[in-house]
Amino acid sequence: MADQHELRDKGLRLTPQRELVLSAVRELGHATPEEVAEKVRATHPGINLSTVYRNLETLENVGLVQHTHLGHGGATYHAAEELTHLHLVCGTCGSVGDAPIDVAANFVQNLSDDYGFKTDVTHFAIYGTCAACVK
Amino acid sequence: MADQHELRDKGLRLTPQRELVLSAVRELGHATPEEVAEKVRATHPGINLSTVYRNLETLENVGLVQHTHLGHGGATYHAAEELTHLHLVCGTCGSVGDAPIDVAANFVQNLSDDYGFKTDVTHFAIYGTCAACVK
DNA sequence: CAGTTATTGCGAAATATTCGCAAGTAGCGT
DNA sequence: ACGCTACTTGCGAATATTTCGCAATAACTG
Repeated sequence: MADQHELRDKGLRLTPQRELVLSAVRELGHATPEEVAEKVRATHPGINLSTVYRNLETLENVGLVQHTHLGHGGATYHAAEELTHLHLVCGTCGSVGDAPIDVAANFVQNLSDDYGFKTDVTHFAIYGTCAACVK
Repeated sequence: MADQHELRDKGLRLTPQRELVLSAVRELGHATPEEVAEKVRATHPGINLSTVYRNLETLENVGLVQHTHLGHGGATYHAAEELTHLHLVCGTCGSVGDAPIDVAANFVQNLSDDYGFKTDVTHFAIYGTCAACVK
């Protein structure tokens, strides 16, 4: 497994739990810590919720996973490879749509030019009203 | 007080607590529920935290106040009149900068044209790295 | 194969937010 | 001005979410 490199290089270990959390995130696409735990428990009931939290954090430090704020409080996690789109959260129906990061290219450029601010558009969702709810 | 209209029209009351919460939000600019409570207590110690939460929610329903997600978990509240800028949150130093909503005009237009999505750029902060930390 | 030390499981602690309920009171009507 | 109705408040308890301490385990290293 190639992921071993990212971990071992920093003195971390690839435990079965860690592997399970990572593959759960990859399979789920978007997922809250709670959902990841549920997914993992489907095959390995013994895994503790704290372990899921700790592993998500660890995997994030290593760069294999990232989190995004889709709304309310909780964060949701993604496999790093999939973070190629931004999230359009509808405040009315709660749906989460995707859009390629290109649509924000101009915006990101503006912030960079005018404020020297380097934007990570995927970290926070874009809030608004989706096409279906606008009608 | 003009705010009475917004409230009374919906069968709500303008209680002293409500008034205090509203003016605290107006004075503070950005503020978490906890900060609002603290501010209010400076002059009126008896006010309960639940009351602050409930009033922020009520005032938001009425449209006098809005909340924004600046990061981690908690929401921060603003007086509705002040929501004329978006927030640039630096993931490195934690600072929160402002930028006029105009810089996002193009972006908002893209989302509207391509996805029919009506964006509220102020609801979520824009995450990234500020000029000072980029260096 | 043994030793070192990152990790896990678990329960408790820390936070953040919401809820139920009885008592209090704002605003309407007279 | 007075009384009524129902919105609000205070308060404590209930939830929800995330973090921590610690002893027991187990993943790598040599």
